[in-house]
Amino acid sequence: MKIMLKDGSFKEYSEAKSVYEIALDISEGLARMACAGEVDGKVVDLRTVIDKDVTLNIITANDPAALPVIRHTTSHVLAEAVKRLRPDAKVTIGPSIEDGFYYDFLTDPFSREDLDALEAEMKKIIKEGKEISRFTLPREEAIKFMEEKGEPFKVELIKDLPEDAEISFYDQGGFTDLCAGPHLMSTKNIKAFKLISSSMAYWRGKSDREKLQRIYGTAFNKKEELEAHLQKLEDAKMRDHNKLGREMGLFLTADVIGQGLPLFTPKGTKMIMKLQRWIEDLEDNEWGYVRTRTPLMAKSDLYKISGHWDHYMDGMFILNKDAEDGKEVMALRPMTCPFQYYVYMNEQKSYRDLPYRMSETSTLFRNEDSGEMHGLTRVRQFTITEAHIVLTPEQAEEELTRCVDLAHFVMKTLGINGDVTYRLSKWDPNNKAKYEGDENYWNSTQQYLRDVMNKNGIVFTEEDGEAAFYGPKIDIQAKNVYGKEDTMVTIQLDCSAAAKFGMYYIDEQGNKATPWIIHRTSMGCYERTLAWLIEHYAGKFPTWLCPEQVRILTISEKYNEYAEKVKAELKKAGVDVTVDKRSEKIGYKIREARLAKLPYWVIVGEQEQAENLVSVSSRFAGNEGQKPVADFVAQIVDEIKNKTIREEVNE
RNA sequence: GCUAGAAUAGCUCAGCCGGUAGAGCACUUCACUCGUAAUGAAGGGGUCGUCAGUUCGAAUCUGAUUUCUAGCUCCA
Repeated sequence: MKIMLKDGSFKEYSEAKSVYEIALDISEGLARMACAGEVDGKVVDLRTVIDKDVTLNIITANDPAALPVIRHTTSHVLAEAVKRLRPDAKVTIGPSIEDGFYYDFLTDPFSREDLDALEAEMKKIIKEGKEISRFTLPREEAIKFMEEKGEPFKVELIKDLPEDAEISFYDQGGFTDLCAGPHLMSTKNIKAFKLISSSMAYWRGKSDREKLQRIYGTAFNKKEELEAHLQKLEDAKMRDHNKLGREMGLFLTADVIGQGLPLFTPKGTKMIMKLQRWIEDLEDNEWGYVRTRTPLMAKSDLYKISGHWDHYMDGMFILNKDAEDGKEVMALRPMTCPFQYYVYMNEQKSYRDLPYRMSETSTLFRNEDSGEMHGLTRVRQFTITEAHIVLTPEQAEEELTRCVDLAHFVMKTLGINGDVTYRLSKWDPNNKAKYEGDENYWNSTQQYLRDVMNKNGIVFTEEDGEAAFYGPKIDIQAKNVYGKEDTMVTIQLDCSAAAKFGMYYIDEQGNKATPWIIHRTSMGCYERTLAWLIEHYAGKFPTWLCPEQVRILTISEKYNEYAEKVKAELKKAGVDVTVDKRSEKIGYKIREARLAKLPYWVIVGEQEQAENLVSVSSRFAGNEGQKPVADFVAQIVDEIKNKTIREEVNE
């Protein structure tokens, strides 16, 4: 057989050889560094035997592709350490994940001290340099093997494997685990690892199954890479909107007000209002939307028609639920859809009126479980710019494209379009009760959205069980500083609601026809968007979004009057400006202006006052020198108007 | 909702084998009126998240509760 190597050279062997043996044949050093093989583009275990012509790449420890192998092997070392220190613990699964690995055990909770002890034990196991070997067993023997070891979760895993699956085990000198691999050849090849945290996790992710203890860890090729990664985690914490947003005085929470109910300060409110005014004007003036203003609550009857009463009762705040005096049962709205439908139905529509685009800056209420709330990203009351577009089926493709375009434009303007991924959120065919409509409805609407994204060249993933109960969604997702994903913008196709509510339009033949509806956001949730902006910019917002765009620093109190004059000029031009009149040293005032992450600060003193100048400094360019006041006003107004995103200067 | 951890001054934190609280920064006042990262001095500020219990006595021990954090579950 003939093996083509990465550099284009060939190796020929008469008999079958494992990847490791081939690596050894090339050079001993390579074999020492080898972590896995890549056979015809597929990552495989070093023990994989090759018996035909292939292209082979030996993945060494320096290759990022080796990380999952290293991490997975580290998780096995962790499992052995846990079994040594807690023989009664039951093992489950321990995959490598982005940035690390985890392993779930059925045992008592781990404290930080337990994790430290486990780390020490793992170091011992690594030092022991145990050879890792692989073997397979027939199904029945594999089950018996794990039953004898007293590992019920492994038995369950084997039983759930397809009948024809190869059942492989990896043994590291006494500790044996059911595993598909791939793995390193020896535990001693683990050079740098760290146990990060522990927490509870449900077996197979189901809240009615066993409660397991999960340990998260990470591993790298080199100590330096591990250190760098841990440093990155620390740095990410500095950007955390929940900390930074509070420190910057943008929002707060109060125990007595409740969970998931943030209060915005004047600064935070200013930022949200800038976003809101911008998006409302944009939609109304350039994208053909009309604006509605509808109630924040409604009788339960409305939600019974919409389906929320059946599908979403637990998520709603219900008023007068157990009222005995005959008061109507009401609910705070969890969405705006049916309210806008009634606005649509107020006047009979012709096909000429469609697409009919109704938008509303809409406050919604959702009764999240107590453990779900987080900063500004998961809250119980939030505001979105929500629209419902009523249209004919023929118009849907173009209109969906427009919705994607608008969302894209919004994110580009905010400077965060590079942070997002697109997702087609589908129903769960195994849990049909959660959704309305039959298989045919879901397959056709999902295909419709798929086609629209493909035609527009959008790269997207598909996810089952993420759809709304009435239809599939295009979700635009973003990750927070901890890597957790949230939906920023959603565009949903709904071909069933109109009929439920009796919505229609008069078509070209003069007959009543049932429209389709697009549910979509452009700004998504303001709270979440603000959180995202805080983390993306680490608080250094583009000038147009800053609640304080310019601060005037006076050299001494003698120049307060002139400072007020400059302030008035800026205010008149619509700039958010303040004056620091305190009798502090100028260096101290500058330091504070920097700490506040201000885009601009200007210094006024004797010379400036005499010649009508300001000394301009900015986050972006450092000291910009003296400028006539009028020039500075023009500069900043231009920047705000064009929503310019300037590069930061490195200090 | 689940598991674990946490809550002390505006912020960051110390105190904790039980004897009713401390630091730095911030704030106020006075002096200084200053040119691109911290002027000096003095002062004010906390029923130690809340409610119970144990105790002669609780920030410290116990229980409950609220809020926060991580992860799980959930996210129409």
